[in-house]
Amino acid sequence: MDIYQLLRIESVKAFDELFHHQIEEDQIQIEQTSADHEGDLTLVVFPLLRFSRKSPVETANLLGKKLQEVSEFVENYKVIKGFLNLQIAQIYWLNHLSSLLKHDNIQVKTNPKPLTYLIEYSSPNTNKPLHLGHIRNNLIGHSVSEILLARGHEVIKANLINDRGIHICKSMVGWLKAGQGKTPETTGQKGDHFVGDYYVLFDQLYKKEMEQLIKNGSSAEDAEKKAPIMLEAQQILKLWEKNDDETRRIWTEMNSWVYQGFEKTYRRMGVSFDKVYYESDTYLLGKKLVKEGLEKGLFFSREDQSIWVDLQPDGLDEKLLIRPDGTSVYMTQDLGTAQLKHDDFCPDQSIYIVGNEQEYHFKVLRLILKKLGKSYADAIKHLSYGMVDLPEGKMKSREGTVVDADDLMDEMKQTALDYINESGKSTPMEESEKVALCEIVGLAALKFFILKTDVKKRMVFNPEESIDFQGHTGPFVQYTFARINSILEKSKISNVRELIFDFDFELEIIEMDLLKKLYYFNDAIAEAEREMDPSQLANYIYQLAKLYNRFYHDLPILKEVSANKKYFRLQMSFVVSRLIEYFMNLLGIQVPKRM
RNA sequence: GGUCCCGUAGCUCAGCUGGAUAGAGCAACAGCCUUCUAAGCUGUGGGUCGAAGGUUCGAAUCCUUCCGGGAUCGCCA
Repeated sequence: MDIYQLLRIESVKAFDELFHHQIEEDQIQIEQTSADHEGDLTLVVFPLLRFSRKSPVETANLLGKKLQEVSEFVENYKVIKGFLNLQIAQIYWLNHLSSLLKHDNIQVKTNPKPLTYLIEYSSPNTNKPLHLGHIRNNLIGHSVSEILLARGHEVIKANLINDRGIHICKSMVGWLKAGQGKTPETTGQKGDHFVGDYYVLFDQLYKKEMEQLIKNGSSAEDAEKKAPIMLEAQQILKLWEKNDDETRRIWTEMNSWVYQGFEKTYRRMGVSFDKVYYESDTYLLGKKLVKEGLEKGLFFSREDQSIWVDLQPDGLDEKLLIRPDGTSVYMTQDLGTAQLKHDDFCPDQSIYIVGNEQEYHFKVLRLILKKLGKSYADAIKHLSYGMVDLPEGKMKSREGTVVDADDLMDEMKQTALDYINESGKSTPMEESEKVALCEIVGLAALKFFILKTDVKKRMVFNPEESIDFQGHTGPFVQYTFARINSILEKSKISNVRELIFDFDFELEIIEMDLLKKLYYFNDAIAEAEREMDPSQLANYIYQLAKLYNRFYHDLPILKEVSANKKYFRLQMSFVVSRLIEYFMNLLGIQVPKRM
């Protein structure tokens, strides 16, 4: 039982004895005492006044006195206005530290009701390389999966690859026109970048054709539809859906190039999947579902053979499900994928990690599945994260303002290398170790920067100002870990956990602060789970590292003359390093033993 | 126009299931390395929490209106 629960139970009992009124446990409001006041935990008495029928100060004083008498751990109390500040006995926090030391690994309090989660994230298109937006998506997806696993749930990490559709046809047209049989092998280019270049080329040619058409008197709208290169792309899409051999062959080959590129990026980023879905496999099932819906009269068709669903009764609009030429759209294939996910894993919660610009899409997806009578519609949850914007606004591939994922990771590593070279680090290091370290540190800076912000919020990335390596950053937390590791190594004690010593001293304030912070690590994980928000972890572990650094600065550890104090400090250091490693791993960040 | 999201220090963000004098980092300035790793520590300045009402013992937090920014309402995904 945690201290909150314990105090609530004792408070209810004490209140009844004092004021002869039985209150509910959840009416007892307990929070951590703010830093400016004495005490560890604060009981807010305002909500209890109508039952005590006494003034705030009087109520708080009576309750405090009673708690001090009856509670094993309430050592003292102080009343300020309507706030009853309780001082908890040191032994309580120390016991918690001991319990952390008992196990080899960090023991997380698991959720009493474990569920099966299917987490879809990443979901790239196969026509261009990954960019900064995908990085946020991947990091959130990976971390949320780790958090849910830590809390005892079953998790299936799924990737849905948008490998078909008009976008990939555009790259194909670009390559057919200008590729001259080149491949990533012959050019030495990473496969996803190679294909992406032809997508860009397509867009350039398309624009030229439109300009020409407009010059010849077409309206802009007409030009958009009738540019020959666009018609070509549409023709390829149709051929593709008809299983045309040659089209399929080129498509397969170009996609395989992209996958090889993605694989490298994923591996470097440290993300992985248990299951990969391809839209080329799911869109037919989607079409089937649409036809069923049409037969049941849930959907309707137009003269041009297109199929629609009318969502006006639900306050939305009509939505296209099948194009006039019989090809499927985004929604069609998502219907199929949703069905397949359910058939494969029957998850309690099917989470989609997708940007908030697609909120409408998921609203519609759920509605349509409900109309089709699918029970799993309610299990679908869109984890809608905020876009990563540049200072000027949205990233736009056409304006070349997209921040490429591979480039960005390279830059972060280089910045770390520059930093280490300029700072004249005292730690002597082989060149190869230095490079490996900077990879880890650079990625940590990037990942922490992205994950420390609330997932729901839009965030701004300024490419001009490189991401910091000092202060509220990943490297700061890593550095704390490396420092502790260094101390533990120098202590020459093989197992710090097993040290036995007497508690014959008073704790310093900073030691007390650290100890209390350690106590709350489970709250951070539980909150991260509840909100599906890794930033809770990033902020907790930063605060812990910050406290530790002050402790490290202010107090001697190895040089402490009292063996008892020294052992205590070593053990606390050890636990802090364990927590840092654990939390950082939940965030998908590695920690170096020295830096 | 309809729906939804966001406005907290110069910048990037915490705090938001209502609680005490609103916190960090960066940037600026001033200190601390013969002492366990200075990617660290300490200090200074910097705020009408977008605005106005309302609910409440108490509002950055909840409600309403307004202002400002963004997303979406595609036969793109």
